[in-house]
Amino acid sequence: MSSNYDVQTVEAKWQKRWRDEGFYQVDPDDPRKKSYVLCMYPYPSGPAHQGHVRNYTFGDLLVRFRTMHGEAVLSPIGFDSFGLPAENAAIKTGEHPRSFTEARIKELTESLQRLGASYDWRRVIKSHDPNYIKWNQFIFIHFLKAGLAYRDKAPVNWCPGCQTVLANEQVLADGTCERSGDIVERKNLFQWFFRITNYAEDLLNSIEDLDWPERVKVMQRHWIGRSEGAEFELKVACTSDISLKVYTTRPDTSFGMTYAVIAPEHPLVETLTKPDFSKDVLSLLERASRSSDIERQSTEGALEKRGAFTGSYAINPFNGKEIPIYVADYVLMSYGTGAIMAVPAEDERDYAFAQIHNLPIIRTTEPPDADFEGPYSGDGLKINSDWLDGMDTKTAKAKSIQWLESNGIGKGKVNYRLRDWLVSRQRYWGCPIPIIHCPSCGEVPVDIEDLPILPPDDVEFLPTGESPLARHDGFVNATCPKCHQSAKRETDTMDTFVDSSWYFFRFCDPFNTEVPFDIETAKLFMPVDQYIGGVEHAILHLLYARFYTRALIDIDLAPKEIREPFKKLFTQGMIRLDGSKMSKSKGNLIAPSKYFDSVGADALRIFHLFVGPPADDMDWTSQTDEVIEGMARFLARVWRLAVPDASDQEISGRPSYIEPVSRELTAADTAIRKLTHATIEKVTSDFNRWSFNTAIACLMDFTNQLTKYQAAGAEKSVMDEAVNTLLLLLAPSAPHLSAEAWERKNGGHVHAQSWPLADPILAKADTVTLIIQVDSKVKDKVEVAPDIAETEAIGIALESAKVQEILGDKEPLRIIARPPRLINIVTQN
RNA sequence: GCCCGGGUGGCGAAAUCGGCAGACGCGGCGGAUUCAAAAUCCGUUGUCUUUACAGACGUGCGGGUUCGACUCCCGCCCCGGGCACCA
Repeated sequence: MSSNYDVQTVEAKWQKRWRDEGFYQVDPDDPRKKSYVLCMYPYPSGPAHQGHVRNYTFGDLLVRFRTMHGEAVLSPIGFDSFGLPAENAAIKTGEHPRSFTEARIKELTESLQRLGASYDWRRVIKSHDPNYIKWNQFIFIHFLKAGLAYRDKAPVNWCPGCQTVLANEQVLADGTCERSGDIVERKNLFQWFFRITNYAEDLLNSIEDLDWPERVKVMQRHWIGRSEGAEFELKVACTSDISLKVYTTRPDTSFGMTYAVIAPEHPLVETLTKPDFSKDVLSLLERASRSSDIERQSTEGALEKRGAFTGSYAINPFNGKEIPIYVADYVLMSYGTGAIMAVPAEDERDYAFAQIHNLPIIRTTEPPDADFEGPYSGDGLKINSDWLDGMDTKTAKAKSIQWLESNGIGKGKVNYRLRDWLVSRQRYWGCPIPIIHCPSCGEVPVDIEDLPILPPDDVEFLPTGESPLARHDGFVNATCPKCHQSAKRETDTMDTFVDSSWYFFRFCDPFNTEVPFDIETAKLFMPVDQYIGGVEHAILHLLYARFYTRALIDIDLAPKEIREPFKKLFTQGMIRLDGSKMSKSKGNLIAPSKYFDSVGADALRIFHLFVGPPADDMDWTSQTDEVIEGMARFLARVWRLAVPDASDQEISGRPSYIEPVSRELTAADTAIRKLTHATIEKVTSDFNRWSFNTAIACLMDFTNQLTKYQAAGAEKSVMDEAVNTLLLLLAPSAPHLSAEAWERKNGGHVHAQSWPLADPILAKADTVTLIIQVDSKVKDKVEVAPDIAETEAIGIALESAKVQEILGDKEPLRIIARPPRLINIVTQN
């Protein structure tokens, strides 16, 4: 860059000043209008990578932009500092997860500061901080008391070699343990859950009002997966009191039911299996329990449709016919009732199963054409369905539900794909679940006064996969808070998504020692006006945060006005390295620190803003360094305009610097004034619609025009206005250079200035290019007044020499007039 | 398989309401400066035909609507992402 712009010194100077002066600190009593801009807090994996830089550049731009609009912008940062990598590192190297994590936080903090990101650094939250753990556990206990947390049996991945539960990512694709190589089993163990399904309907319905990217909304809707249907009883033949509850979305097809299927984990499997068939059933059960989720749900498995006949029959209540009951792993215990009526003619999966097991197929819906083959799941008129015959699907559905209800067999039922949230993790480096298991009192929450329950430091990290907490006698042995007998402490820790489900509330009131956060203070800042993060959190984090907000309201810990935590969401694109997904080692090659050291933070920020739309993925290629160099060149041009310095201008080849003069405004001067105001308008609206790349392009163009203007001899006041405007408009994007240039030029702090306001009269163009077409092909262009009358525009077009030449004495067939933009003279059809 | 995105110069991209396709930047080419180079600055740069003037073609492919389509409609192809036995 320019000889008298020392990037390193200038950037360090302003970073220190912003921090020391608390420039971006906001307090509850701040008189300015409050707003809240938040980037998803990062997992501290070391120094920032380019993904972080991209994310935090967008966030910082908005914080500074809105601050210049006179708002008190709450802009906090924190660290999602619990999680598996620190624990794995501990197993490998022996370093304690705490010191490991704190070292990574230090590195990441330094990167963020070198980026020039502006935060209220007093408010930093770390998930592993005892203060945060305390309120995490406090909320857990309140959830438990409100019935929102419970303990239940759930199938988990169990490694018989390691004698422990494995996380899904520790199970390899072939269903073996990544550590011991043993075949992972599915075991039912007690786990802690949050009752997110209580809120399924509300979480679903509220999606429509969110100002979020459509695709994220679609993903959440799909994840919640509401379906309407019926639940009813199938009596088991030759028994008096046993019946099977099934769920279907297609009760209208009930007359086509030719068999029933129960999940391998269904409680009635044993009862229904007749001795002659137990061999087949048992081998199926064993296979199902051995196979991992991945295998069981793979596409190849779907073709096989593994299943076994139980020897029992059920009675179809609609026609009284007996149908065989099978056990098959294509039916999941965790959805609906874990049992289905199978209608092979109208369901693909049932059809495939029926084909393999030679079961009858009866159509109950007329397919669109007579020779239709295979299962037809669309709508149509009912056939082979007795009293439903002739009805359309919708009517038949309603009628069959009515029939079930009036005969006391079943009822209409809404089901969700969404399951309760399993929060237990058999891990050390997480927030301990504050529960004591007492032999006489059962599960007892720790007394609030005893919080936080912290994981002990003196533990051993062994590569067994078992949580060190479970092996630590001092931690495990406790006394029951109720009866004071000796008891065992819960050794599961919480899913780290719990930590991130309410941190945005804590940011509002991070020093509170009485409650997780004060409701009134939270009300001042919440909801988050703009939330920014990666799409990878489109479902889980964002859904859990929405659930937590509702749950906290219901237990009177959050303001009831804030139903949705994130008003607006922006999901940025991913960064790819030469087309492939970014890996850690590859990512290091393009480490931000390398660019901070060479071109500086401003150039790297401008690059991320300029390279393309923020929502799009971007490829980091071999050309990228050259583009970044180009950004540094642009900033150098701005610097030379704003801080003209004789010694710097003497570089040969460059046009010599001409001191601006005061004079009556010429046409060229007025044109620059107009350009200045048009630029304010364009950049402001581009920032507001997240079109940062075009805003930067516009500023580059403005800079180029000003450079030419100055070289041609500028007018002083016009040049002054233009350059000051340029620095103000650039201040959110390249904060260091703008601040330094502003200080040298005008004194004071550019980020404390008001955002420039465009004079609408100046910003408006006084001529518009009228496009003159003949048969939709451009033949001529004329500058005209923006308010030109239609007849006048047509007149100009017809008089055009070009048009005359083409038309000759032909009469135009018709003339399309769209003044002041376009006249199209049509001569042929 | 289903549901979303996306496909525009050599490259990243722009075109906000159906009206100049390619703003801005990278790279390339030419020039200035220099003993020379680097750096910097200026000019130029969609493709083809043409000495030129100019003309033709051009937004994944095929159709359609329209005076006019990157933009709207129908049918394909390719790439990326999400979900994936949810009854």
